[in-house]
Amino acid sequence: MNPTAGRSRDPSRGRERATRILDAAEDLLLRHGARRVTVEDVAVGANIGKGTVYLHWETREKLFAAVFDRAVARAMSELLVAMRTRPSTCLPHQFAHDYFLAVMHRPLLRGLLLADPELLGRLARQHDPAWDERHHLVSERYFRLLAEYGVLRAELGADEVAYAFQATFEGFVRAEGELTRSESAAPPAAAQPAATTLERRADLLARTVELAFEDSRPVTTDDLRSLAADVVDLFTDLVDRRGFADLVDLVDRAELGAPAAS
Amino acid sequence: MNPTAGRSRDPSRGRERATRILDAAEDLLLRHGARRVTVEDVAVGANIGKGTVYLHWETREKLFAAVFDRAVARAMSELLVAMRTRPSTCLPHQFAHDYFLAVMHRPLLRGLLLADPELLGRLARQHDPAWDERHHLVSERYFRLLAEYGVLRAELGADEVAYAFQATFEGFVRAEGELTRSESAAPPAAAQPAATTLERRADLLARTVELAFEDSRPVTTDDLRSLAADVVDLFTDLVDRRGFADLVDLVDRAELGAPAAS
DNA sequence: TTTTGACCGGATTTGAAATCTGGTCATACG
DNA sequence: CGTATGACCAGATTTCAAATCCGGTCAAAA
Repeated sequence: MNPTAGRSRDPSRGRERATRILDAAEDLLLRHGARRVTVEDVAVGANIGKGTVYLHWETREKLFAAVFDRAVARAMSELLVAMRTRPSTCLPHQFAHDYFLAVMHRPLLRGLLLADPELLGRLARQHDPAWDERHHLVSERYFRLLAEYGVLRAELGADEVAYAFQATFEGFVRAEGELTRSESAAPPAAAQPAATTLERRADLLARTVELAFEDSRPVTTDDLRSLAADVVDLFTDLVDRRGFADLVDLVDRAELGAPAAS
Repeated sequence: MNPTAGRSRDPSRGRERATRILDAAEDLLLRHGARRVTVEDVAVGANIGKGTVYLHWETREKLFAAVFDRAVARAMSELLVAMRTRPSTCLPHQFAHDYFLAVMHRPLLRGLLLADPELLGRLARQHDPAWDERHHLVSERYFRLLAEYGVLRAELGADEVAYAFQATFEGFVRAEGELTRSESAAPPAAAQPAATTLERRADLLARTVELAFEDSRPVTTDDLRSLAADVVDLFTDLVDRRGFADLVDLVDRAELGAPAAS
């Protein structure tokens, strides 16, 4: 059907195709949920053969994970841009605020984190230990950095703040899920949940983080700039390695041929 | 089989029997999970006939809910005792600390809140709207009280604090679940989660709540005593109405006969 | 009047056949 | 020569009916 089938001349072709697959998958995922989306659906949606999908991801699950990863990477990139523009974004309270909103504005992430069980199926349960480990490592380094720059309350260990921050953040995220769940079950015009707008709830989270974990003494502008640069590096590393690792790998393999194969 | 079958003379008999049923149910629930426990199992465990169970609760689900309620009521009672002994327990950070521990020390509540899906089945999903409403109401009043006594940060509305407190508390509870889950999946001797003991984690929660929500100016001893009394009243009301409402109702009906019936 | 357990019907489980779909690979194509 | 494809396979999932189970009732016993 596709007249341009066969070997492609353009080296960026594979990458472009990969994103097209991801786009198709994301769209279908969002509309029908992981359970109802087949690899063939995705292939059709991307105007390619089913087998081609497997030239990019070795597994359906990994394809879906890549969709998720891309969304995370995009949210992260958004934050990184913000961090470069406004260094204070790297402070925990700003970070929590912006990350919270970045996640909540993405239907895919929102759906996954609120664990709408239908939307992404067992993908939510897909606890990739490698990701957890990396996430843990980055979080650890982030808070260690903050501690070194004197941003954190001195009486708390960086690892303790990391733990408490994580718990608090997740608490606000889950509360968000509770909201959407109860608002869909339309209560009899009562129980308006206090913090009415998403913005307000993000503010509440930010305040909580700031007051609970940050030292009240402000950081100097220079320190802040330097810290922001460090944090940007740290997270850039995370995004690069995680967000597109598989994709890049496979695109390279597809475009350049397997280097070490016989 | 029971030689004392038939009409009982002792009016406290029904109540005693009800607790025996609850005990049996709790034991079985804890050991086998809601899915595997039948009403007959409970009846056998309590040495009574199956039909008798239905003299106390009109439904299996309500029986199980009563088990849960009793556990909550006991945790609450524990807190109420503490509050009378040490009025500062009614301050949000102390309250969070103690309630957190009270819950985590009860396998039934721990299991339910950590949503071990096997342990209590759909009971976890059993969102009794009446309970939610009451819970919401009590929480609202509690924080309003705190605000009136000047315990809360002045710049935050009582309802906002209620929201944020709930989110934070649940975040720490869920983090606890994450811990037990990952420790059972024995990671390769790495990733020790910073806050090593339950106590420490409770402290972390308490600190977070105190710094984020409470005014830094201490309350006078008199005010604190008065506040504690009010809070005790408020929660006593909750426990009385909720914890044993059904049970008391039915025991009364069983012991005294339906008062308004023909 | 209280307690009981046999009994009923809907809900759940079981098991086997039918269907679907993730993943492979021989082939077509440039 | 290497890429793209879709027919194909096996295992997973779904279907559907029969068998079983169990929540809840109620006539009878104590």
